[in-house]
Amino acid sequence: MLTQPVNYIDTFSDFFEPALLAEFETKSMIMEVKSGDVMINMGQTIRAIPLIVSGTVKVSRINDEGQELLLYYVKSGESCAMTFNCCMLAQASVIKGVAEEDSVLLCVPQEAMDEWMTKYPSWKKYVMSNMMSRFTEMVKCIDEVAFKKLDERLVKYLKDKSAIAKSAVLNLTHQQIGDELGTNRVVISRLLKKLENDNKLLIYNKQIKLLKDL
Amino acid sequence: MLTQPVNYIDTFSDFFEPALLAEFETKSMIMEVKSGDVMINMGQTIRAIPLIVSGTVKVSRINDEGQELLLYYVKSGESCAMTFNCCMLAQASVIKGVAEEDSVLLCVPQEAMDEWMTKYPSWKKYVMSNMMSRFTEMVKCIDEVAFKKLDERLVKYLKDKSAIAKSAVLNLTHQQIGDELGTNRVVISRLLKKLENDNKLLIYNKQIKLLKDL
DNA sequence: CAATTTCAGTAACAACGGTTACAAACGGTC
DNA sequence: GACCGTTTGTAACCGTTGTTACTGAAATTG
Repeated sequence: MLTQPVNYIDTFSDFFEPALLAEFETKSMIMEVKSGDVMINMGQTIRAIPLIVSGTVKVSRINDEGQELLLYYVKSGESCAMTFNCCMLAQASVIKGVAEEDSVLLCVPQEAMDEWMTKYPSWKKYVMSNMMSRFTEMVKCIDEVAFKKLDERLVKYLKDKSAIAKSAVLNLTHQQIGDELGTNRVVISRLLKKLENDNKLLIYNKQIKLLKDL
Repeated sequence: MLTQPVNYIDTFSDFFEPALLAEFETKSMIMEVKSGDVMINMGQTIRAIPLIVSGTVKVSRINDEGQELLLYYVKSGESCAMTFNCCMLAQASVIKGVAEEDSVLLCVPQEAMDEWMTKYPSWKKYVMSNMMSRFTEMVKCIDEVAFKKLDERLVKYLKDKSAIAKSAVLNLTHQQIGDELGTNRVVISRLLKKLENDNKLLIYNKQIKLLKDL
C-alpha cells in the first residue's frame, strides 16, 4: 500500500535539515508492511531505500545450507546499512529483511539518495552513522556466536524479543527460536526447561512468559 | 616514516578521476608500516583514513575477555570500512588493525575525505563499494563461526594465509593460529595432526607447509 | 467428538571442542 | 655439550551441543 508521506516525516525532523525534509515530501513514498512480510530477500536488488518510520525489521542471514541466523533489528528512525550499499551499488543482497511487526516505511529512491549524499550533510551523516551502528552490531553478533554459549545467547534473544514486543509474553515456538539462533529445536527446549526450573520464565504452548529475574 | 605520495598514487588511478588524483598529491601522506605494527587498536579514534597502496592489513576483534578473532584482511587498493566510519563520526574503533606484512599506506585526512564525498562521485563510489565488501565479508565470517566446524575454518584460514604470504610455507605457531581463530592451542595441534596424517600438510617447528591437495 | 497435525518433554548417544597435565622435541645460549 | 625456554604431541576427561527417536499434550480440522 502506498500513500503520500504526510506527517510521517516528523519522525526524521530531528535528523534532517528543513530543505531535505521538504524533498522527502516530493520524492519519497510511504509504504506499510504487515508483520512477517519479506521486505528484501537474499539475492534481490532493490531500487529504493526504506527508512523505518515505525515498527521493526528483522535482518537475518541464510547460509548455503539454508540455515538461518538472526543478525540484528532495524528500529524506528533507522535504516539498514546493507540496503544502502545494495541499493547504491545495485548489488544482490546477502541478507534477508522481514517485518517483525506491522511497520511503516519511508522509501527513498536510489537516485535521490545518491544526490542527497552530496547535497545534504545531514543525510550523509545519517547514512554514515547508520552504517557505523550496523557494523558495531555485526561485530557484537560475531562476538556472541564465536564466544558465548547458547544459554547466554538464548537469554539475550528472549530479552531482545521482549523489548521489541514491549511484552514479557512472547508468542514463539521452540522451533522458531531454534531457527533464529541457528540451532536445533531440542536444544532450545532443553535450555528453556532449565531456565524454567531456575524461575527465570514460564513455558506455555507456543508462548513463553519472561519473569523479572531473567 | 612519512614521505610525499609520488608514484604510489598510481595504485588508485583506475578508481579515481584525474582531479581527485591531483588532490591526493597535495592532501594525502604516504606512510610505511612494518609487519606486526598496530595501525589502529580497540577504543582508539583516528583522524586519517589509510588506503592500502601495497601490503595487507589484518582486521580482528578482541572481545571483553581478551579473546581475539580474525575478521578479514584489507588488501592493496582497498581500505577499511570500519575506519571510514570511525573516522567520519570520530567514534572509538571496535576493531584492531595490524599490518600483516610490510605495507605502504596513503593517508587521507578526515576533512579531505569528507569533502571528497560530496565533490567526487568516484570517491563516493569507492567508499561505498569498500563498505559493501566489508559487510559481505563480515557476513561470511558470521556464517563460518556460526555454522562451520573448526576443521573447515582452519583449512580456510591456512589457505588465506598462504595466499597472502604467496607461499605454501607458513611461519606460524599453533598458538598463533589458535588465537586468530579464537580457540585453544591443543585443539589446533590436534586438527593439524589430523591434516598431516591425511597428507594435506607437513608440520615443522614454527612452520607449516601446505601440500597441494589441501 | 474423533482424527490429525503441531508442539513440547525427555532419554540416550555421539561428536566436537575446551581444559589440564605432562612428556618430548627443538632452538638458542652459555 | 648442558641448560633453558618455547613449541609440539598426546592422553584423559568433561561439558555443551547436535541428533534421533519416541511419547504425550495441545491445537486444529472435519
